[in-house]
Amino acid sequence: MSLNDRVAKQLEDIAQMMEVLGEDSFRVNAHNRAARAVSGLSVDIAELAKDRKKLLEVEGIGPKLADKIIEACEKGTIAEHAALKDKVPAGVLDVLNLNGVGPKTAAAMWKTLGVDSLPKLRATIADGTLLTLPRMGEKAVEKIKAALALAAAGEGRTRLGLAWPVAMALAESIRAMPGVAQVEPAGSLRRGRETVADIDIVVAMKPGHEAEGERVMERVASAPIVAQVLVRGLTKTSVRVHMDADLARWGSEETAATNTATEATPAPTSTSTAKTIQADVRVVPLASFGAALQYFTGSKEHNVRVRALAQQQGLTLNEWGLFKDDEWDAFREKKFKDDAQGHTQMLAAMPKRIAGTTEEDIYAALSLACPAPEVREDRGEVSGEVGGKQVAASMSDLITIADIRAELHAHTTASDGSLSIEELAREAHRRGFHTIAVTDHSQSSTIAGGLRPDRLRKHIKDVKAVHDKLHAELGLTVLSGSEVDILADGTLDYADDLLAQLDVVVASPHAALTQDPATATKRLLKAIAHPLVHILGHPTGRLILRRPGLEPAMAELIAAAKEHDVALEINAHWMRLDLRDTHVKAAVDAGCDIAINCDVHERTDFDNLRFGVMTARRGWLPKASCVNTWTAKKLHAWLKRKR
DNA sequence: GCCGTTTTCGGCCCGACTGTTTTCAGTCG
Repeated sequence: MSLNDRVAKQLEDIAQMMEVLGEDSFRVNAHNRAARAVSGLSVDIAELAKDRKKLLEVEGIGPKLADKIIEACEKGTIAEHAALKDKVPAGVLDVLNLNGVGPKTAAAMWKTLGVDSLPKLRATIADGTLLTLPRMGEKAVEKIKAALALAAAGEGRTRLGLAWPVAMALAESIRAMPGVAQVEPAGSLRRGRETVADIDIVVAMKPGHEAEGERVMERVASAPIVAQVLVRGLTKTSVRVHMDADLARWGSEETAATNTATEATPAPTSTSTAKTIQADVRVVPLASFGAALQYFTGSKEHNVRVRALAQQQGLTLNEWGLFKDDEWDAFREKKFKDDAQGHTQMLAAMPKRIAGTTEEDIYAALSLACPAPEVREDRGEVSGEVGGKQVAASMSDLITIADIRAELHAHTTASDGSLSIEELAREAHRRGFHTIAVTDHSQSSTIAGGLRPDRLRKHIKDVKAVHDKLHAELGLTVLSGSEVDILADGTLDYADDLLAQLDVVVASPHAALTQDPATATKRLLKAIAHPLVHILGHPTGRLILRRPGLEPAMAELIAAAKEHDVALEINAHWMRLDLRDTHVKAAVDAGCDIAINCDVHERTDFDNLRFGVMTARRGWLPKASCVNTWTAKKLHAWLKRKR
């Protein structure tokens, strides 16, 4: 865990403990906001903490929190954090983190029943004492039991690339239902976060078909992929849906765990531990579609910011649209029956919207440019400023998938890929690329079938032959390269004379991924400074939700990459997304070039490009700073400069 | 605890759903 994450975690803990102790919710919120600010920072918090003034420039950090953060950086811990831990047992926070249990309930369990751990909570369920709490009935207990089961199965966040196809399939099936006008996945999935807690889907009904929305809710709840229905209302349905976790290539722990569970229980039940993900589906009238999409895309922090702006203009923004304050307030006074008929009357009585059909309309009505979903994290995209300074990247330059014209990191059957050189090249051409680099593994990656020097020499000739053929036939450039291992001491896995024969060198760490930060920094700096290296591949080697990878001093790597004209890779595989978004932001701010590569092993890996581009957009990467967007001429010249 | 083209004090986004209640507190996003 990086220092930024450790500091953020302490602030979050403080907030949670204060919450349980019933302290002022705005103070709690302030700590949570500061925690998010710290974890979303693209610079090292220790650097920032050296200058209190700089720290105070960060949105959401005031004098008191600045002191706590400085304390955390200097001493490793915050005294207040330790003091609160003496008051609130750690297990109470475990209980609080259960789905459906909030601060009030957790506090009541702890103070009246002595529940200070998950096992003790289970005991109070078993002996029935949990039922003696106020507002605690049979159903509430069932909900808590389900939450305990989920927590035990470790079903927390899901990798973006696993949730994506589930969201698309669900959206597609809803799109086919009668009366439906538009369907769009929202939430952190739409923002391209590397992991998501759930899938949000916004559905708009055609004008005149609003009443059919309830049928859509019914159909969603009874869809075959649904494992469990959590919530079923007129405008919102929450379900848990089955997920295919195909992690074969990654020696999956998930499929192993899931398989035993499904074998024991062939028909998934509501308590099945098979991998599922929560999906929240909302239905709104078409006139509210943009408002609902904006609302449920978030982030929460972004929405708070936008709403505050609306308020300043005497307007109310909610999932139904943008309204005049007084008109919305008058509408809220009216009461409607809590059934389908009442809901229809409610929709009809809604005041006139200033905007609501599209997101663009809403932002425009607030005199704002509509920010790309990926940047809606309240990091300056609304005000155009961060900490009083005008932000560097212009939103209109943000990279898109269509800008990508080259793939510079791909494997073939020569090492651990599944395509031949020609198959790989033709697929690249089919996807509209002008250049594909063949970069099989180097000799140290024995498990991946890394090429020994003699095999690499022959491979270079094979690649050249395919290039000659396809360049004549399609105008495609096929480059010979290598994903060469950066060994533990920072030396590369081939001798310089061999590397010099390659058109492209992607240098990546594959082993010794638990090195301490100082050693890792030295190692990677050495590779960056190597005169034959073009791209630093998946710089940290992390696997999302699997292993943390290296924690080098990213600011130093970025500065060195800029100096030596090395591009830092965003590995687009959803298991890696390495560089991560915050690192990309730091690299962009420093004017460093970025490569977005799919690390192709099989044909479908090209599809992962969307995740790499989303990560790039989260880091505000302008098109011009991504080497994969350059023309063939510019890209090839850039590569040749090191030959 | 933070923040300020109305404020250095007094705000702080806002609605849906559920379960346990007979009108609403708690939780979530």
